[in-house]
Amino acid sequence: MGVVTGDGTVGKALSVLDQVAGMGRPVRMRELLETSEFPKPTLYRLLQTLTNQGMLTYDTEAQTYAPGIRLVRLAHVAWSQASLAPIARPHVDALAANLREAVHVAQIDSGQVVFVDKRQASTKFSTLAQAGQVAPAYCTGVGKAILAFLPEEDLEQALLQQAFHRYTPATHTSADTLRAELETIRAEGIAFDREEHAAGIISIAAPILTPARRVVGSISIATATNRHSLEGLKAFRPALTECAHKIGAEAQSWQPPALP
Amino acid sequence: MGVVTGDGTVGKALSVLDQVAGMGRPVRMRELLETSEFPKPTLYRLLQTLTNQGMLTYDTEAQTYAPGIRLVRLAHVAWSQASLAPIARPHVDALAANLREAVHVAQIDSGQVVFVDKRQASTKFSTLAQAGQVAPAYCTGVGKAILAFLPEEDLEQALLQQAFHRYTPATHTSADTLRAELETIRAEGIAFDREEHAAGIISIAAPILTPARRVVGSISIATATNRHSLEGLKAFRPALTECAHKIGAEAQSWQPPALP
DNA sequence: TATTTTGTCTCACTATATGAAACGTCGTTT
DNA sequence: AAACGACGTTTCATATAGTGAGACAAAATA
Repeated sequence: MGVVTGDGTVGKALSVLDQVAGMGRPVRMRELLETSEFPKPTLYRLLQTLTNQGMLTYDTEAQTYAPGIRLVRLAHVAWSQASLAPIARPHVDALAANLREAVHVAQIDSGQVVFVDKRQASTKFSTLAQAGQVAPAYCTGVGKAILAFLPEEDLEQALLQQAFHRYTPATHTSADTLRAELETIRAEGIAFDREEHAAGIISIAAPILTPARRVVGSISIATATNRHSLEGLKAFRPALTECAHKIGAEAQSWQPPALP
Repeated sequence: MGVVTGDGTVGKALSVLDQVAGMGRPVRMRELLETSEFPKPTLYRLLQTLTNQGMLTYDTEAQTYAPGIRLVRLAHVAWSQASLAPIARPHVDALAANLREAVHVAQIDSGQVVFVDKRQASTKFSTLAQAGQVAPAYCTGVGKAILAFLPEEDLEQALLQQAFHRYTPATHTSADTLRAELETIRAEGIAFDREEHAAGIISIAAPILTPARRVVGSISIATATNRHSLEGLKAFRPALTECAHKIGAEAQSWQPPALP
């Protein structure tokens, strides 16, 4: 698949790393070969390199590759620096305190929503098992809230390489219907997930905008349909947008990859 | 610095990534240049590549680089697969339940201890802010417990590139004194941190060994000197070793980088 | 034992990274 | 205002590292 930016060797290695991580379980080289864009010896060497570097671990017995601990180490720094989580934390605390619903903070990474903070009603702490989880952008409240406020060309870029999978009857299955909804979201400043990703789960989400109106993430309140209706969720809107606004005011301004 | 394995471009890029992450804060190129083994244009291009790949984020305003969210995404998978954490979790739960002290589970990555699970007495959950944290191996209980059971050549490799920093009066400051203590640890099967990393903090640590007696990590109980003496800690030894043993029995067998 | 599947190695070839030096830009000093 | 210096960025001839068809080895399967 032709990446537009077309970076060199490092890009190839990282795409393999992504592929391994994407499998969600230890994999053998053979399995990767089927999906991979690389011929056998190249893939073999890339895997070897990544293993030598500690980005992957290799189980000699099962002959499988899996993401390595070095990533965990790096991620700790990433999470505490590059993510919104530390900035958002106090505000999310305040929001969640008055609430019995789940609160999610997300950022976007190549078409996928990455949750950087997740509060369940029952838990006061975000756990690593939860932070870092991903979901598709096009069928979640947090995802759509971000997409709607992305600059034109970034959005097109994201939509272009988006495969639409139908999770529920309500899931968007084409860029066109999604684009139409994003229009509405942009106008209203608020996004809803109407059981589009999982049946019975709805959410209300607000974008996190910097003072310069760059979208850096989003925050949502999610609940189950047997607890609240969509109309009921709307009651949370003022608190949610206020919280998003406060976070945005503090957020640094990030720049996506600068293309020449 | 001449890495023995001497991997190619990817290795260089990752060493830069490490360097940025190691700074613990957003950094400008200039700062990296001082420490870096690379000349200016090379460093510049590596940073650019990593940024394009989303492994780093670039703040245009401050002109600083910091680890990117993509790492958080990858790390979630790494943590839930490659680390001991999921295996250790139930056993750590059981151990921590009868205890009012902190329990740590760690693995080793290039001379540094990476905590993959950390329970404070007050908290029942390990948070991402904690998992992924690192500490030097040579002056922590968990670190020494791992080092002591490392195969000869791996240990030598680790010691070779270890810089000894004196954190407290009790810190080892040479490979020789450390080696001597590791001998004792290997014989006794248990390690102690005698305020070597932080004044007032002591710990007892046991290695986590697979049935094939490969060390895959370690587990410790840490406390403050005003709560327990070192002698007092020794009372926890049976529970600790039993827990380590149970985890080891379930642990997969990992293979460190295979050098030809 | 023959056969297939999967992983590893070789080597001529090619794409990619390299870094000295030059350049632009911005902020500071004379 | 002109000169200076500190950084970031670009150039380009050269050196290095990655590539992949195919051969080979090892292990699983027939």
